[in-house]
Amino acid sequence: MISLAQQKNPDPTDFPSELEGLRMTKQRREVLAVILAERDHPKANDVFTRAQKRMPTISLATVYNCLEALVSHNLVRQVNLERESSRYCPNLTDHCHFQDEKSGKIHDVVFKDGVKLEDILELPQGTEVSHLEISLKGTFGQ
Amino acid sequence: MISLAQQKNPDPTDFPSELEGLRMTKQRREVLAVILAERDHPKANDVFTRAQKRMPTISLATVYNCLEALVSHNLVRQVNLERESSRYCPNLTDHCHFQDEKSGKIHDVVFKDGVKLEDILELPQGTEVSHLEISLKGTFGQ
DNA sequence: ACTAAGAATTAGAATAATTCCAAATTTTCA
DNA sequence: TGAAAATTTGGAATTATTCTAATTCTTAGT
Ligand SMILES: [Mn+2]
Ligand SMILES: [Mn+2]
Ligand SMILES: [Zn+2]
Ligand SMILES: [Zn+2]
Repeated sequence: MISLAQQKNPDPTDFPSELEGLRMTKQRREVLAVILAERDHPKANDVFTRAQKRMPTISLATVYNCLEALVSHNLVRQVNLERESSRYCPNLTDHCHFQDEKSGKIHDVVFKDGVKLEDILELPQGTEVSHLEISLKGTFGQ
Repeated sequence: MISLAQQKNPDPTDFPSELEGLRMTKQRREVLAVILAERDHPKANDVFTRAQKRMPTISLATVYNCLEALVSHNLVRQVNLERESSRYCPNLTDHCHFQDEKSGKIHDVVFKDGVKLEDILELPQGTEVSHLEISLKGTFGQ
């Protein structure tokens, strides 16, 4: 039995060669592995730096390409807060983002059970929501 | 009695020389007037173009300076959607933004009566929210 | 296996929104 | 009235991201 701590950094070779209809190239596999390895919200350049550790030849352009592919295939979430550069999130469950003003760090925040968008917003009938983003800023508890 | 339609474009000289502790210079007055003149969500460059009509000597740098001053004094709201350039909103009431995917246009959306943030999000106790942004994308009703 | 076609990667250049800078102008108020 | 402070201005700088065109890799059909 392997503890959670030990399997923090999954072996990229574990991913199948195709995921959600996306061809899993070496680089995409590595970028995805980098993002899944930690529960944080790195910027493209952070992903680049981390990916270079195991794959020194990868380029920043490729990291951007891979991120865009992974995001559009819903394997990674892209997170935009204010005017800052994009961040990437491994958490695919329904959640939103809280930025702690002290540390700049981003925390995942979940919705209370059973809350639905239609319950809180005055949307004209016929409206179809394809994308929703909620972000908060302030001082995070504890 | 003046109809709403007639007073759509307020005379900038109507604003007092100081507002919310912000010195109302000619340029700030003009930028604010431009934003209040229409209920849309123009980008900085749109504001610049409109301001130039009545004030041909104003510079883009000044428009950015004025916008930043007006936003930080809560006379105008800054709206950021995804990776697009910032937009500016004259509506100071509590609302969020819906971008219609067809037209790219942004619609104000209000919350249903009595909805409070604590009701919908699982925030650790002690959390202080200083800023909240909700944005949606999709096809807008009708 | 061989090969052509398509897809992905790469380095470096280009883009564009925004910020910075330093000089000129305007405003404040002692 | 005359500093001192604040604002405006044009232009340069910044920087995250996208684009380009050449190269490499992968796939599928033979
Ligand atoms: Mn924190
Ligand atoms: Mn619409
Ligand atoms: Zn997240
Ligand atoms: Zn608005």
